[in-house]
Amino acid sequence: MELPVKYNPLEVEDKWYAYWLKNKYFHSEPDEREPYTIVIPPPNVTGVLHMGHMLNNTIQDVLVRRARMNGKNACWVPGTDHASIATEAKVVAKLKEQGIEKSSLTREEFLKHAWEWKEKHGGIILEQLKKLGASCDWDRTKFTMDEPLSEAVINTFVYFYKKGYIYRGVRMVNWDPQSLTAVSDEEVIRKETQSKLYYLRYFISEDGKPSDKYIVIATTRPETIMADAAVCINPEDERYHYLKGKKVFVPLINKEIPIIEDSYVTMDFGTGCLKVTPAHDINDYELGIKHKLPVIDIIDEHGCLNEKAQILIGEDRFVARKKITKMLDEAGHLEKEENYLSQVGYSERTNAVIEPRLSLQWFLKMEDLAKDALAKVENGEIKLIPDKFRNTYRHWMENVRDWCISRQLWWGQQIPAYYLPNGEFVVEATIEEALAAAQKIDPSVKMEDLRRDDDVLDTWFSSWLWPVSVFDPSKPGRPDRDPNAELAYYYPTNDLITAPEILFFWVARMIMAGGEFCQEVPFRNVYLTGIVRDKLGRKMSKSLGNSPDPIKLMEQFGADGVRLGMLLCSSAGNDILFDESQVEQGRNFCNKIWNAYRLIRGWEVSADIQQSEHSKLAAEWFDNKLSQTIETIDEHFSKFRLSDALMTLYKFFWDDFCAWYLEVIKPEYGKPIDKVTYDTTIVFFEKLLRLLHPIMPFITEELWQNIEERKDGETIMLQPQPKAAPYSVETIHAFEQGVGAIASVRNIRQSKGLSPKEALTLQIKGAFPEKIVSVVKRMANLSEVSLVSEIDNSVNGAAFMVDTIEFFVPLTGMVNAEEEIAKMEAEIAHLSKFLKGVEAKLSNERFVQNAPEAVVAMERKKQSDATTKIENLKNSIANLKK
RNA sequence: GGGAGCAUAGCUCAGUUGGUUUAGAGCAUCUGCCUUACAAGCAGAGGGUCGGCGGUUCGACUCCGUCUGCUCCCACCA
Repeated sequence: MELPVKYNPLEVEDKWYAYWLKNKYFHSEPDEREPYTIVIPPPNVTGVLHMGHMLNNTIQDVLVRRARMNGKNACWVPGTDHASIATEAKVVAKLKEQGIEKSSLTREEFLKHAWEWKEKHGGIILEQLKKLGASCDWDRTKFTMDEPLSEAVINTFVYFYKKGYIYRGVRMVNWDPQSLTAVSDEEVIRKETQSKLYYLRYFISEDGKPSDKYIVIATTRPETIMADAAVCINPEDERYHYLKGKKVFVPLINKEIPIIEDSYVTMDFGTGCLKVTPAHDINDYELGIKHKLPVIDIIDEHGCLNEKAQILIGEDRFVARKKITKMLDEAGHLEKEENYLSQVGYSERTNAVIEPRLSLQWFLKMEDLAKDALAKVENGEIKLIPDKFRNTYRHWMENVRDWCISRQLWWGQQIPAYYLPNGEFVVEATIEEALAAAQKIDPSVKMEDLRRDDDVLDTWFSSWLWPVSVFDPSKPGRPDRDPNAELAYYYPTNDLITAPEILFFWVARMIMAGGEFCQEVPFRNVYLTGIVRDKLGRKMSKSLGNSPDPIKLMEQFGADGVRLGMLLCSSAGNDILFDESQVEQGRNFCNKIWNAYRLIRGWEVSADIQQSEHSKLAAEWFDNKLSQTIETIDEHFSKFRLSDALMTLYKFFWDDFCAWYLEVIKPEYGKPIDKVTYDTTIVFFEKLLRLLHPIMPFITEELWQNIEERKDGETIMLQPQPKAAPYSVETIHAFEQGVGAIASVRNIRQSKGLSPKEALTLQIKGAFPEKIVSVVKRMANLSEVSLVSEIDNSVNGAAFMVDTIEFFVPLTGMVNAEEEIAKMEAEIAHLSKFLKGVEAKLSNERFVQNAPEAVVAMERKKQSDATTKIENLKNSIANLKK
């Protein structure tokens, strides 16, 4: 079959992926082999593949495929996350399109819609991963709301509650008035927002009535004045000493509030008078507790003013702000307004302005858990790659706050707390157990009297169990229970590949859960990828439209090309600036591999001809170089230097294999190749394919299957990675001296405008490896190469050196002697300067005394080499001048 | 305001406990080639006083200090 000139990925990718699936090569079962395990960071079930996923999953696949080829029992567990807030928001939006309001549905009805949505859209992302070539064990696909995994979450909640780690409390939370839920600090995005600072007059009380004297306070939120509980001044602020012990009136509603003193107030900001609104600001809340102020909550869950506001009841907070400003102005309370740039918190999911709101939430105590999780990283049980993240990690773990785990949503695991009619509650995994517990409090309670808490748990409260629950969902919450066979075999997993921004939400918490329930870390290495940005360094986002569609990219450049493009520019922890040219480079490399194979395959093989000397040498060199390269690649992988490993391989294939090895052994046009060289070449090529396979699975399988007849069920996927054999540095160096000579001759040709077809001659003086002559002769198109004891300088020519070996190309009539001399003199000047530096070092007694012997010896060699070179150049010049 | 990190070629990055000749790579650039595997290619070439200053050392891209400029995290002045 004739192979096309260009590699066409579309024709091969689906074919081989289906073949791999059919033969269950991705599937893993515990056996006697050493396991290699990765659990996927579960993407949102309703998500679609973006560039970050591409990077992340390419890396995971490379590691998994390599481990599999190295004989490990490789298991990559895929799955998705229910992503409560994001998914619920999408379902609500979709229902709204159909004219259905969430509020008109019961919890059960809503959940039915949500599950339908999940069944329909969930898992698109997993199908997209297949296009990338991801070798996940799809039989193990999990979802964080699968029944057993949800049970694990409930058991975990009950466990921590009974341990005394979970408590219920009033807290100021970040309230999202749009999705009607509390969101975590991490889900609040602070953005610089242009707002206004309003200066308001609060009249001072005299005998319980407003006097004509007033103070001015500055606020960005005039709509909250009705919730003011005090005005605070700094006790050091002499301007306001006269106010101590006095009271002022809140404008419009004429409520009398005290003046309090606290050093929290910054004297030089605003007016130095702060209105204290405990219900609607986190700092004011803390102040309120300190000064025992009442909490007046005037904003409802939708962000509208409630009846406690007394005025503007039912108005949205932003509408109310406008209206009240006008009212204050009309009533003579507005002194002035100023533009003010401030940091405002927005909900990551809905982009609504976050409202600090007091509410009853469930919390998990973090102190002990964090201490333990910090130790695991500090003592090296878990390695972060790159390790600069250890500092960040430590900082976070030492300043951890209790985790607000309740969310006012329906999509998720409902909190297993059951309220008795008297307001008390019990926490149990099932309603039956809850009833039994409730009856201990009040024997008259019946099942229908119990009301379950409405809230669901934070999504991270299920994903922190992921590395445990995908294998043994009965383990979380039950540290004493023996692990099942799967967990015992696969846990702890080996490597976790994820983004640094979820180091705390997810990675740290998995370490906590793993320690608590398995008494063992969940993974050994955490490889933190960078954020994929566009080439201008901007984060990829829908609104900027700067994020390419990964599927289209793969269609255009092939999955292997995209994988290579992603890896090329990604060192751990550094953001990657994505540019389509990288993917193009990946595609070009695929084509290079493809064409190398076309060349080899096109040769006619003859058993009758002898292997040439140059082919033999090339093979010997390449074999040694192969081992050396494998060693380098292995080392890079052991340190998670993926892009370095890839680049080593890329250059080895392109430069060493194609540009040198193949060019040397290539038979003349129309002539056959000897069998020995051909067979050796096939062996080399097959090894290269195996080395490349983890990175470029499709093209390597296609060519591997094509090299020779394969039986059904055979695959490159399960071939071993080539191992490095002992190699000779001398052999490699000798050949590369030849390469240097060839390059110089080519350079001379080019600079003299000579055609590559025009044969030249070459004289060599010095310790040039004699056997390499045949290679040089062939590759530099030389009619004659002579090893001489003295350069024959009876004709003009061009001279050059490789190491200290002298070379001379006679070029009668083609050389401008003066030009050559000028070139050489420049070289002498350069070398002299260098030599001077070296000699200065060597004449420094302290250097000779203190530096290690090897370093001194190196300097001496530098000295003698440079001296020799200068002498040689001087000789050449003298010859040319004759 | 607190903490962390980064600064090396036009771009993206390596540079592994301070010493491997004159600091490397890929991409881009320039020159010459439609050479019978590949123009998604081949053969060459140019390009950096390692952000500035100071210090430690026989020796600094590497260690310390400082300044400048970026980035991220945390807390945020109403």
